[in-house]
Amino acid sequence: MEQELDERKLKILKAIVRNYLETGEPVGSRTISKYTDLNLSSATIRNEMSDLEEMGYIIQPHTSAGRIPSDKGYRTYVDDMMKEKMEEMSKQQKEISDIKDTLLEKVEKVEELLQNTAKMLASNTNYATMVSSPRFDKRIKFIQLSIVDENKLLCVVVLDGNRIKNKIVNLTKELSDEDVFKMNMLFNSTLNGLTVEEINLMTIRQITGQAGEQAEVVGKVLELIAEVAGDNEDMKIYTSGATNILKYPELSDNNHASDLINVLEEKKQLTSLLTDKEGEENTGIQVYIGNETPVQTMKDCSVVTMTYELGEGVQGTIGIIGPKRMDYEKVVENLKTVKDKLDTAFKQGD
Amino acid sequence: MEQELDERKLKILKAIVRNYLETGEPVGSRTISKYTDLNLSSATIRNEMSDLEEMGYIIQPHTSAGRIPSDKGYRTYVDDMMKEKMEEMSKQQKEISDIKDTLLEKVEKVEELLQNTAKMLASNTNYATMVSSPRFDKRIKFIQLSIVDENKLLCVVVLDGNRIKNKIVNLTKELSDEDVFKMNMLFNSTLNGLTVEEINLMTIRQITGQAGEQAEVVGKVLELIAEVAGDNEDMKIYTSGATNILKYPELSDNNHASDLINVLEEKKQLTSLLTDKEGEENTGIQVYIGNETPVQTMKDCSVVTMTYELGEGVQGTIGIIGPKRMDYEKVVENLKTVKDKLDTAFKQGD
DNA sequence: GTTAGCACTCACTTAAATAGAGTGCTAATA
DNA sequence: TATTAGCACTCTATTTAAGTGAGTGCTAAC
Repeated sequence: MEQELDERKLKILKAIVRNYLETGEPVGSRTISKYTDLNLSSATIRNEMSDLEEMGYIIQPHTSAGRIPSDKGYRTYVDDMMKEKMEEMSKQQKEISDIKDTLLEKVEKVEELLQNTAKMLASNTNYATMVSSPRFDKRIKFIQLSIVDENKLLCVVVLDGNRIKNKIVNLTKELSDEDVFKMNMLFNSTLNGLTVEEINLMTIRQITGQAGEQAEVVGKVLELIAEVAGDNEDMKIYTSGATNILKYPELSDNNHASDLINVLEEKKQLTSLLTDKEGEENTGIQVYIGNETPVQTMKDCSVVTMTYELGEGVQGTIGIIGPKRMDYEKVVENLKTVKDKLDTAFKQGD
Repeated sequence: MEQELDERKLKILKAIVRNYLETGEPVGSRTISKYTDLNLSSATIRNEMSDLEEMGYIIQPHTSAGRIPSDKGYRTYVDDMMKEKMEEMSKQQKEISDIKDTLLEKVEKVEELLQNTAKMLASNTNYATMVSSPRFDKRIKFIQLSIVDENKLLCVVVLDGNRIKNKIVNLTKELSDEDVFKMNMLFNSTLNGLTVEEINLMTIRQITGQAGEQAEVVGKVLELIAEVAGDNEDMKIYTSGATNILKYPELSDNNHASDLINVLEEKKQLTSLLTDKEGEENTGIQVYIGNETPVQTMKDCSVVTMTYELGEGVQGTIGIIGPKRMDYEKVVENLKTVKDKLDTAFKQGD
């Protein structure tokens, strides 16, 4: 028996997967015999299925049941499908999916946009979805200090992309208006245009040196900036449709479902899924099947993620979590459309 | 038959409720006969139960099953319990519950604090929990305008409690540094100390008049302020333990559970629960039983909320969502402890 | 007013019977 | 040699029936 899948075996495998995706039930030889255009009897199919099982592509849950795809089986199916999708794409054959157009209604706030995206995607696919806010790089555009109360200093840092961070700092001694003015000049001339990472010891010494008596302020301000740098919570994660998980019996056995929903509610663990994997393929699509996912709780799920981009390399991620028998084709299609919408939405909002 | 509950009936009712809280099963006459210290035979209890049912305090799910409390039954139980609690409280009998002390570990960020609170409360009670961030009133403390780019104006509003709102505004024409300085003076002298609601037409006319050519800027800034005012999203809601709902069979029948978890995931609808009800009782505790809740999805749940306070009337709300047969006593106890912790945490953090 | 006793109801459990889908193997066929 | 028909066998799921037990309502006695 050859190790490689011949064409007929592949065809049968695909038929099995596709059928299982639909029904969620183990699929038997007779079904396949009718399902495909191969015109083979169930007996022949049985022989082939026996081979496929031995090769690890399909699994028999128990004697005298049909077969279901193994992770390996899903994987080949997905890979094969992706190949087709790529070809399709290159033909620019952009089929417009009937995604509802709620997305583009005027949403000023990014948060709301992303939340809506997650929601829409969930209701469209019937899986759980997650969307991460875009990760910007942290280049300082502008710094503004000003006095609020006698010894409270408002300190605002504007980053590229007009994201604003601020904090109120308590001082031990009062600053004159003139002092503040000078400090503003100092910080802006030294730090503007730098990314947070680029501020090194040299820069710090330079500033502290020029600040003279106001070294205290420098310290506090730099602290704020450090805070900005460490602010990974910058990346917010929005989820929706967590309960869709309950719709799939294979995931909804009591504890399993709660665990999954908890992970979605807590969001922290999702970071590993949404974090840059620099998707090997240029589509930016990443498919984790079963154990492939970095989140242990999801070992019986599949996760499909796709990154969306905002011009200058700034990017975020959209993801879908469902049973292994998720409708990969539909999911990828949906993700693509959403990606497009997000891309344009952000371009317009800019 | 008198309409009022005599002492014996009340005692029996309480026994029924308490037993049902524990077991979740309809409770029969024999159980009560042994459970109470009344020394009555099951037959007598049966008679009393029959009365209680007719009076609407308990319900028989089907012939030949025990009784379960009706909403009315729960209500009297809770009211009675609260009365006792109040007396207890007045005796300063502060029993320290064994709530884990995770709460007070150093959390700088309020968000994280609240998130942790929700989580801890959920794991302690086994119900779903929600915590709203405190609602401050919106008194303007300080306004700061400054130029970022040629025609982009950074506009920062500092509110009481040092909360900071900001936005970047696009201008059609350039402003000189001097212009900005003047505008700053103008806004601060006019608006500082006012609450957002107090800015009326008079104030606006006054500013616009003095601004002269810079009327455009005034408009934009006032817009930001209006945004601050309308910013109800200021109130963030944190939930945890949504899946605890699945632990109670009476809530976990398929659609029911999903609907509930969805409401918790979406958070919007929770506002009505967490919004100021000016808790009639001075404890700030509010108990919604079954249909009493404003959220229709929760008609088979009970919701207990409690407001916590930060000195100057600024307050937020903690809430617990569970089955009607929730352990009200434990819940109230937990809420009280958490409230205390939050109160002190905020006081320290100030 | 309270209680003992008894017939009756109804959900739930258990066990057995049945149906049905699917396999593996063998022998026949093209 | 590859394919197919046929059949015995396996295992799950569904149905059916019987049995169990908790609990009630009512009546008559205390």
